[in-house]
Amino acid sequence: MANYDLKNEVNDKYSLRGRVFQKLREDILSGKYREHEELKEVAIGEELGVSRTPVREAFRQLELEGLIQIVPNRGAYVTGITAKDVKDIYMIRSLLEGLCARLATEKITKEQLEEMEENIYLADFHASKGHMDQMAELDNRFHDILYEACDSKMLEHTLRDYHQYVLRVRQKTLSTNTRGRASNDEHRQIMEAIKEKDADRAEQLANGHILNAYENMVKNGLYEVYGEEAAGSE
Amino acid sequence: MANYDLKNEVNDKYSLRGRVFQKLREDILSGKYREHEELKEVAIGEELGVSRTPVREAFRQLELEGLIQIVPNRGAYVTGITAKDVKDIYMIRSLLEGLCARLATEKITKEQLEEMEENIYLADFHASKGHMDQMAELDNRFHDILYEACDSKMLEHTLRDYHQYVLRVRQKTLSTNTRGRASNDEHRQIMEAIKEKDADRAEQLANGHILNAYENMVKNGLYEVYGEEAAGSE
DNA sequence: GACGGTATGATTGTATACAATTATACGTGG
DNA sequence: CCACGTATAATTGTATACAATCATACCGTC
Repeated sequence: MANYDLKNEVNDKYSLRGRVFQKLREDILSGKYREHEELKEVAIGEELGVSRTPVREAFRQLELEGLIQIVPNRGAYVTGITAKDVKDIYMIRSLLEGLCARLATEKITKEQLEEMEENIYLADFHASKGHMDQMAELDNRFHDILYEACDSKMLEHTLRDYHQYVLRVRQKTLSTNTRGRASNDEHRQIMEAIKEKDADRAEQLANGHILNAYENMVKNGLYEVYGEEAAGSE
Repeated sequence: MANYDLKNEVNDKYSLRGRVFQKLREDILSGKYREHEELKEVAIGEELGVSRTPVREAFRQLELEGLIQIVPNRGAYVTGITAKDVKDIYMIRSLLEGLCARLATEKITKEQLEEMEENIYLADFHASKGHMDQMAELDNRFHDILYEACDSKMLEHTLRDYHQYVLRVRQKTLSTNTRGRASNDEHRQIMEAIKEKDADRAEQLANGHILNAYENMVKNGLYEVYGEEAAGSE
């Protein structure tokens, strides 16, 4: 079930294993290493100027993140992610983000609520300017706030896992402008439901928000997981 | 999000790392290593007659399973699991087992359905005899069948993760006789809903089944996570 | 020419040596 | 007596050497 100490992600920056891990993670998510490609310990070690040991340990972590698959005595391969996997993830996330929103309604702090409002406000601005990169970042951050606000480290961790998993699908061109706006409107509705302490509505909205994101992805035919078109904004 | 190649669990038996992993896993789940206890690489290596390397890699896998927590340059500690964690897990599982049952209604094979029926039939027998160990095993197996039947490797993996996580809570004395019978009755109802292709009912029943298991745990005051009383049948 | 076995190279698995970091204990100065 | 700094021991992090395993290519036999 993976690493439940989220603070390690920071600490890891200062170890070789951590740096290797982050580099490989980025390269896989960005599509540099393609699906089913084999990762060789020595090659990567040389490329990064480290020995095999930290590379091997980074491999275990990447396996932990679901990004690679290690076959004993054979090697490490970039994990394949099928269209069905993506669909299943969105189904699962839909339920869990709903639960998350419901819990957040009770537990959210004033600061978190304020950051949410700010996030939505900023996203409106960037949407009008067509700043897609910022929109994507704000979108990620909105969900992060929600995950933190539910005050459940188990749920938070699971959602983060799935969220990062689907980042592979919506790599670079992270959203169309129309979906970006619609998505932010949905964020606003969720935020307002939470603000009004209407847990049921928050749950239902968050639920639908994820399903809409998926619908949008499918509608735009963005099924080519590693293709350039892979996209979809939440 | 962890290791998505379930077959590795088998292969791992034949590597030192795999053996170390399984041994430590068992020792943690059985309570030999207690909460927040520090695991030292050399000590465990000596105890099992292996060097630090496979121990270190096993540690990464245990971290992956959520059983230990590795603090850089400090050490590995057995993960603490609070009463709230347990509650959250049951909440999450309730939703996901519901989804699982819903999907299984469509996807279940004849063989899987037959094994389910057999499972329930056998559990009735063992309940009448007071065979608690067999009841617990059949209970685990019932849920395993359900996980397989949903035909979603993402959902199956997540549910297995959570399921194994809570095994720590209901270690040895796995159920009271009364809950065992009630639990098996719920299994039967779920099975029948699936058999009749009533997805909504199956979802709702599976949902309630997990919540009941949790309620029962709480009612019996089985909150002492590592105490001898820790129990609860699903 | 096709099949099978063996040899060779490449790659991962493990052990160990060394470096870096952290915790502890002790001593010194205030 | 407390605070602080330094030295030392313990522990983890990394590099490298060696062993085991797997893939490939070559050669011989049928």
